[in-house]
Amino acid sequence: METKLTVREQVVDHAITLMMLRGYNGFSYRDLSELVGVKTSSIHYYFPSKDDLVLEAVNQYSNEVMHALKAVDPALPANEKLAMYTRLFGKTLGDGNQICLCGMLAADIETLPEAVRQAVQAFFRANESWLAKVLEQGVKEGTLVAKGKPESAARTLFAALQGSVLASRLFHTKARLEDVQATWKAVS
Amino acid sequence: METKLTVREQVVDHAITLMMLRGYNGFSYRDLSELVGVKTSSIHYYFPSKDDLVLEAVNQYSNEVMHALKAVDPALPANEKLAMYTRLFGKTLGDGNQICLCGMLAADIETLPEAVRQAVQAFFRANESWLAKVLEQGVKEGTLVAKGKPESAARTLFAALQGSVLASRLFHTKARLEDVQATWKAVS
DNA sequence: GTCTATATGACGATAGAC
DNA sequence: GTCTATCGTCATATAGAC
Repeated sequence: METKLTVREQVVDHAITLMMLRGYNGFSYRDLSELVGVKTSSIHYYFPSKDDLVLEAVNQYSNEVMHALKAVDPALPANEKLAMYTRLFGKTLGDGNQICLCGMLAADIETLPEAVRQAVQAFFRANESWLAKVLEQGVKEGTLVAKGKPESAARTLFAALQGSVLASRLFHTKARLEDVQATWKAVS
Repeated sequence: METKLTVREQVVDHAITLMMLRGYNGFSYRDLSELVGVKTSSIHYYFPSKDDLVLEAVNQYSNEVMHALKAVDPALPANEKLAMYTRLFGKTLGDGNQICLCGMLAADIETLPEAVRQAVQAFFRANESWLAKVLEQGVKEGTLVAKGKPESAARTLFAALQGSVLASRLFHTKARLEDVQATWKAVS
């Protein structure tokens, strides 16, 4: 029961994919035009400027990730939650050489408008907050280890995951993501 | 006793600065032309293609960082070595909003030639190897904590530092770099 | 080595017909 | 909504005079 995607939806989807691969300054309306099968002027009808497009892209991406996080069973032990999160994080690495959209936009942030910075910051905070709760649970259970405040440890963990997808793609291996996961896992 | 820089040296220096700020696809020969005060055709005389320029930029940047690492006193305790490294890592954050050149190029890697990937990989490996030795020393001394193999922990630490400069710039604060440092520091 | 001049194409964006 | 046509600008890059 696949629903046909509108042109607008296709544009946003491909924009997300392309930016996760090449960054904001590495794709063009022409790229989207060829992928979707409409002229660039039609894309400008939906998104007058590239800034409008990237803002909608990051909002949709954020919603998708938040939805995936809410779908994680709260009854799971924390180490399994972290394993799921790590898999989610590296999901697009193997097939498309893509990294997290908001990690990529954080690299391009100095060439982007303030509204995008706000949206990317919100994504970071939401993920760090989710990870902080997982770490807190894990410490109580004894399935994870985290020094200091969970919020501080979660920021470090999130940064390590962002850095690791970058390195994973650079070296063509997913092993580096698992290194990170192991660092916060309690020794059994 | 300041030596006058040649045009070639100025071009490479400014290319490094600009890429650390906006990435490979976010600066142009025109930008360099205005900064150095020569025409773009003169820059093409030294670097026929942009790929030639970025390759020399990453090599020079790597040499500078390697030189700074060799200048670290081997007699220092490991936690102080890590503190120095963290400072070195975030040095360009405050004034210029710049992140590590090789972290930035890792984000842009899918738009860059293979030779650049090799050079960036070499930079990653060299830094991870240096950090692995520091962690090893720190564990022996009891000044740092690291689970598992030092090489694996060093990869995680390096990724966390790369991710943290990204986040530090995004949020306009250096606190996130210190979060990372604290994570590997032994509780006193 | 540095310049003027130019080739060639990509880019984001808009006007207006249908 | 989608198109054709186009504008103005910027990009990388080269040829050839000085």
